[in-house]
Amino acid sequence: VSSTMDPGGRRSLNSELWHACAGSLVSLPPVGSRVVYFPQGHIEQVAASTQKEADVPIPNYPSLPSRLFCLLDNVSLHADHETDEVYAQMTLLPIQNSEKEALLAPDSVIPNKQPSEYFCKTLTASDTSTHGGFSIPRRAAEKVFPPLDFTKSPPAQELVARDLHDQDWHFRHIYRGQPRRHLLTTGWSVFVSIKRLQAGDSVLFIRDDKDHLLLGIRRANRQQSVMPSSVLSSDSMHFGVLAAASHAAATSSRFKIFYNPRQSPSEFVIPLAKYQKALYNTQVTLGMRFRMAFETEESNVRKYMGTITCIGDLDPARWPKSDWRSLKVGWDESIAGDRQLRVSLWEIEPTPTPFLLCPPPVALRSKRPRGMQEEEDALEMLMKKSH
Amino acid sequence: VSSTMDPGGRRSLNSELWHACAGSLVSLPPVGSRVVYFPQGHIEQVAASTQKEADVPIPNYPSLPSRLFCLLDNVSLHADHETDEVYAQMTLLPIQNSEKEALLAPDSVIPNKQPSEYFCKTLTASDTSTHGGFSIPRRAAEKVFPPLDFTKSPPAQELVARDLHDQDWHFRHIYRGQPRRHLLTTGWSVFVSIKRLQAGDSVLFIRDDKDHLLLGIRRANRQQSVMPSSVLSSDSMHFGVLAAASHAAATSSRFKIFYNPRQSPSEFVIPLAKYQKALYNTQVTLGMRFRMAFETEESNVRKYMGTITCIGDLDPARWPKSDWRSLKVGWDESIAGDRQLRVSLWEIEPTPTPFLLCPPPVALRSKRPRGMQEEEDALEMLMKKSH
DNA sequence: CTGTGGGCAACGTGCCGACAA
DNA sequence: TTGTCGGCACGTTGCCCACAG
Repeated sequence: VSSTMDPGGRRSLNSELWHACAGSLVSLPPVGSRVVYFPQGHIEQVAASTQKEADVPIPNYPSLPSRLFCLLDNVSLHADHETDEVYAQMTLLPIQNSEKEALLAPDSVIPNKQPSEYFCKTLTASDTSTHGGFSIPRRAAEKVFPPLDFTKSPPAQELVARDLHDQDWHFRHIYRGQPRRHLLTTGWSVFVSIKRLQAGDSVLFIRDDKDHLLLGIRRANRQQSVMPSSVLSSDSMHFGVLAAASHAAATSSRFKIFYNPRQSPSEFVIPLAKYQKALYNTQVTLGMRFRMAFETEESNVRKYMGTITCIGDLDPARWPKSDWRSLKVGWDESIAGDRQLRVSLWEIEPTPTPFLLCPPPVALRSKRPRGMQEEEDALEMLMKKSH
Repeated sequence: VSSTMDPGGRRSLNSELWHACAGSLVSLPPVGSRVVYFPQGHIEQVAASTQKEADVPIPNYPSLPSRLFCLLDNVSLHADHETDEVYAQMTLLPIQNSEKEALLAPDSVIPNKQPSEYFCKTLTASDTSTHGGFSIPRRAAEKVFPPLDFTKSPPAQELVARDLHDQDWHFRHIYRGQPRRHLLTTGWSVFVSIKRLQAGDSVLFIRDDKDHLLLGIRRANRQQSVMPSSVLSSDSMHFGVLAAASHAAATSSRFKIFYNPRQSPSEFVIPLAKYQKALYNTQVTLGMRFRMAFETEESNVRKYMGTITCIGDLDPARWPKSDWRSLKVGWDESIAGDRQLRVSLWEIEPTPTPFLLCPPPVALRSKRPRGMQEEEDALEMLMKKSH
C-alpha cells in the first residue's frame, strides 16, 4: 500500500514518509523535468560520505563541463537497510546543446507533497533506556495518533506503524500516570534495539491520508554512518563519478547517481527553471545582502542572513567559470558549526540592501515577464555564458 | 602490540590474524615486488561486492590493457568495523614497457607467515544461544589456550583475546561437566551479541609468538554483507575502477585498490614471477588434466581435479587476448555450488595426462633452468605476446 | 568428545506512579 | 507538560549437570 514499484522493478518508497525523513528543505525535481547536474557537488557528496578527499589529482574530462543540462529520466526513493537513512536514485539523460528547444519547453512544477499530520521527536535518555517506554508529547499524540477512548481507565490502544521498509511495528499506546501522559510501552523497546536507536536520534510518526501510521528515523548527525567502503578507493570513486557523467554526456546516454539528502553538503541536481531564474533574476553584487534557509536541530526551517564578500570560482584550475559555490559569503550570526562559507546562486534569496551600507547596483534587470523570443535570447546567452 | 602504522598513518592489522581470517589460500605479494594487475578481476570483485553487474556498456580505455605490470608499492591490512571482514589496500605503481629491466630483477619471495598455533570452530546453535556458553573442542583448547591448573576443581582461568580492531575481550575459561570439557562462559554472550554472530559463523583463536591470544571471525558465506552502496551507482564504480587504473597507467602514477579475499571470486593482483612461470612452464592443451586448490567449509585446503575443455577469451569484444580466465574447464566432481567454470593459467597445477585418454602435446618446453639471456628473450616475447 | 536440554538462581527488562524541572 | 527515578513483578540470561549421538 505504501510503496510502489518503479519501471525497473525496484521498490520505490512511500514518498510522503521519505520526504519527512529527508527534511523539509529537500525537494526532488519531478520526473521528466529538465535539471542541471553539477559534478562538483556530486564529488562533494562522495567526499562527505567516504569522509575522504581524493588523494591524487583527478584529470579534467573534456566532455564534462562544470554543469550538465539533463532530462531527469527517473527518480526512485530508497532507504538504507541498516540505518534507514533515506536516499534517492536519479537517472539523468544529458541534453545536447544542439537540442536547444528541449531546454525551452516549460516544466510543469509539481511540488513535493509534504506530510499532512506528523510529528518528530528527538529521543531522550529515558526514551532509549531499557527501563521504560517512550514518552509522547501531548500535542503530537493528539494530532497524529487515533483518538483514545477516555472513558476507559486507563485509556489504551494498539498502534501499528509501517516503516520505510514496509515493516510493521506494533506498540501499546496508553494514557496514564499522574499527571496523565501519552506513552508507548509494549513493543517500543524491541523497536529501539532492532533499529539501534540512541538518545539524540529522532523518530517521526505520520498519519497519511488513509489514516495509516507511518514511521521514520532520523539519526543524530554525530553518528554519521562511516562508510568504510572497502569496495572502492576514494580515488576510484572520484574517477567513477566524473567518468560516468562524462561518458554519458559524450554518448548521450543515461547515467545514474545517488543523492543522500542528509549526507550531501548541498543539492547538486537543480531544476533548470530554478537555475535559470537565479542566473537571470538575481543581480549579484559584492556586499549584497541575502537570506538562506537552514534546518534547525528540531527539523524546523530557519533563515539566516548573510553578505556576499567575494564572487569567483571555487576551483579556478579544474573547474573554471563554474557556478558551483561561486559566492563567498559572511554570516550575520557566527555559528560554531561548519556553516558553509561558499554558496551557489540558486541557494540564496536576495533581500533589499540597506541604502546606507551599499549603493544599489547600477543595472537592475527588468522584472516584467519575458516573452518567448526574449527568453530564447536569454537562453542563447545562457549556453554561452561565461560570467 | 599487535598492530602497526603504515607510512600513510593508517593502522595496519596484525598480519598473522589477518591471514588466518582470510584463509590459507590467500597470499599477498610482498611490498616492493612486481605484480600483474587484472582489471577484469577487479571488476569481478566490485560486481560481487555490490551484487550488481554494470548496466551500461563500459567503454575501453586505450591506456589500459587487460594486464598491467606494476610495482606493489604498499600493502595495508584492514578489517571492516561492522563485520570484521578482512580486506587489504594495495598501492600499485604501473611499470612502463620501456622499463624492461625493472621486470627482470628477481623478486625476493617472502612467504606469508602462517599462524603457528590456532584453531577455528564453526559455531553451533548451542554456542550462539543465550542459554549457555561456548564449547571448546578439547584439542583446540589444549593447543591454543594457556594450560589450566588441573589440581583445582574446577580448573578455571580468565582469558583475554584481542580482535582485529585491537579490542580486548574477556572470557572465563572453565573445565567442568561430566564428562569434563572446556567451556567459555562469562563474557562469551556479550561477544556473540556485539559481533552479531550466528550459528554457522566461525570463530578463530590464535596464540602468537608472545603467547598473546588473538581472536578473529569468519562469517558464513550465506550472509554476504549486502553492500547497499548508496554512495555510488554500480555503473560509476565500474567506471571508477577502469578510469583510475587507466589514468595511473597513462601518467605512471600510483593507484589504490581494495582486495577483499572472501568476497572476490579470484585474486586479481598476481606476483609477476608466478604469472611468468605459469605462462612459460605450462603448456596448455585441450583436454589437459590439472588440479586446483579450494578451501573447504572447515577452512581446510582441498584440491579438485579438472580438465581443460576450451581455451579462449572470456570477453573477446572488450578484453581480447586476455589471460584472465582464458581456460574453460570441467570438474571431475559435480558440486552443487558455483564452482568456477573458467579459470586462469596461474591458478591451476598441471598433472600428468593419462596416456590413453589424450596424446601428449607435440611440443614440450624445456624444463631446465634458463640463463639470463634466455630469460630476457622470453620477456621480450612476453611483452609482445598475443597468444 | 561434544551438542542439546532440564533445572534453577540471579539479573535485567519493563510497567507503574511519584516527584520535579 | 514531560524527563528521570524508586519500587516491584516477571521473563530472560546464564551456569550447572545429565544425557546421548
